[in-house]
Amino acid sequence: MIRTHDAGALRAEHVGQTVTLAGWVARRRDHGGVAFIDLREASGVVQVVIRDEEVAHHLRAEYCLKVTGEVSARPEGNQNANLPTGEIEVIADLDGGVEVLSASAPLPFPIDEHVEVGEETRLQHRYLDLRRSGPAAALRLRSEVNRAARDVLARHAFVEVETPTLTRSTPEGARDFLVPARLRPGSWYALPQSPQLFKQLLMVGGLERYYQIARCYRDEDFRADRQPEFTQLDVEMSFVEQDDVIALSEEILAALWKLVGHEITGPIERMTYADAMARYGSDKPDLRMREELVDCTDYFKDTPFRVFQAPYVGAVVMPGGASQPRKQLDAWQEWAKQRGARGLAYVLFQEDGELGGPVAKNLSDEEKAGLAAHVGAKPGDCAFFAAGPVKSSRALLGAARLEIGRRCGLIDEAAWSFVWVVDAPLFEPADEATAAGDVAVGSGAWTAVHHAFTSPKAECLDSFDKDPGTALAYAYDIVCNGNEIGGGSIRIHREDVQKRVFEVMGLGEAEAEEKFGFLLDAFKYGAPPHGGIAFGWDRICALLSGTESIREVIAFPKTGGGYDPLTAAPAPITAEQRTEAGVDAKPAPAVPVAVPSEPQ
RNA sequence: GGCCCCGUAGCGCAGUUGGUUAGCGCGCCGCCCUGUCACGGCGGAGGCCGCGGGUUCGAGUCCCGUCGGGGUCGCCA
Repeated sequence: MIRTHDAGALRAEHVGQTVTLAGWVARRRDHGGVAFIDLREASGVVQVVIRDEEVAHHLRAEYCLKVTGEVSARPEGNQNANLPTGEIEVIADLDGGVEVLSASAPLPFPIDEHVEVGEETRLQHRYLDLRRSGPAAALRLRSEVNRAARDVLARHAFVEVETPTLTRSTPEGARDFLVPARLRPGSWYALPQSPQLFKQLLMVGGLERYYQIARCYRDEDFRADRQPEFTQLDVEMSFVEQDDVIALSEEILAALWKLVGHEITGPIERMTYADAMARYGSDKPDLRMREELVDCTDYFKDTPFRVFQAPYVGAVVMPGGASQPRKQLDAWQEWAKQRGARGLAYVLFQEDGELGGPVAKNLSDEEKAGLAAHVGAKPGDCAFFAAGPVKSSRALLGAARLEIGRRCGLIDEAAWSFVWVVDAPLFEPADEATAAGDVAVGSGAWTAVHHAFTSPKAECLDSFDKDPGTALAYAYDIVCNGNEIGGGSIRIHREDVQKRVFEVMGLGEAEAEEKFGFLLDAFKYGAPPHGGIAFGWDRICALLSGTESIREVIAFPKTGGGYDPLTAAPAPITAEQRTEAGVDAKPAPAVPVAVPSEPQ
């Protein structure tokens, strides 16, 4: 090593020792005869004193230096309590104590905790951004997170297996990234959306306990919490039931949150999917606020108000909302319209007991009399109402609930709230999915909510194909502060059950064979009961490091258009590359179509 | 794909009802400074106001288009 000591580790006990350090000029304070350099490296910062003006004068920010000198106690009164190394300083040797290992051009942006820099600039020079303490800490935390998870999994005899990234499309919902296959012109690999099928094959292969910190690829439009390539901690276990997967997951989560000093105590609360939707209007409820939606469908079943003569009427209360100015109430209407709703009805519960707002005069006297008690509003509160189809109305109220939480400060930002959402429906009506833009697998009236290999719950085994709408699955999502940070299921391992599920989805034998025949084949040979879970690793790391965006916990993230500002990828290819890759070639007739034309 | 916000010096930003010479802080360059720690002082350089069109006597400012970035809904487990 070029250095003998870590700069950030030097303390008073090192006084008198001669040390050699290597690092970067974080800051310089040149006083003419004496100059101070803050030397920064991975372990921290230490002050170097240079008494040779000739040497100090030409040093600039981010020069990479080797410094040899003696650790010295700082003169009385000159200690810096803000630095761990603030008791001491290193006096650079006069003859050659400072060696410039590498000079630095002027920086595109200051490497300074105190200066905000735009994200695009940071990403373009991410290697400089990573010298800053925040980004550096985020990547180091991520490394700790990986280690902590591996420790837990190793204790339970899990096997870390790498699965292919050049593969066939998996039957999940998103668009695939495609890679031309030079040796089969006109045929294409797909990058995996997840290792789902491979991990199930590994169960058939008798691995029993598999995990992988797996890169996944989905070619979808971006959001703040999405990247075209992202990471999952992918886990699969044989001979287990739902509770086994949940127990292991909780052990992993406890180990992760311990890294940031939070103890996850006891079993994590569970809530059924139906409950989550009814009470919070979301399949990933943020339980940092306990305010719930109120079902008013029965309450208004004889209402004279036409708008409330709907399959569902629900409400959510905004504490103190009655005093909102008209302008703000109008803003709520705009907010609702942005979400595709017609508007958001509201009733103001005035301090004098009167009901205000345009809806109130449409209600009957009895309805008005009991309304505050029914929705749980106090004088001075406001209640928002949504009426219409159950699903969309609840979603609107659920979003309103969170917005209320934010505006009224009802969410404890320091809290960690975990909940399992269990008993998800096995199927959803295909027209609901297609109406929402989904391409359904198969031509049936029903489509799988999780994926086609998710097992129905035991009590639904007989009935799920007779009444698909009420069938529940062994599927579970783990939710933290309103973020879905993981989800999984117990899989189907019985051929007959699988066949019936496909039938519900309108997936014929030939079609199933074509889409995932290799998996069905594997299941013919004594497939063990199995199940697993996948954790959204980027989101978990972002939560743990306290950042809003998963970009902060990815070493070299992409921007909104899937563009990497650092390497300028993606980039055009040459005509030669194009020809060689066979991008425009027609697949030979003998070769089967490699990409299913209709992923779920 | 829809809607909203942003684009002015290397970085972060200001720029009035449209008005002639586009500012501020940091950084950068030069000089000075022996105890600073986000050191300090003096001086200096640095701008196609994202790009294209239009309105106007005159556009950083108003209009249209376009590109890039961010957010949100759609989409996506």
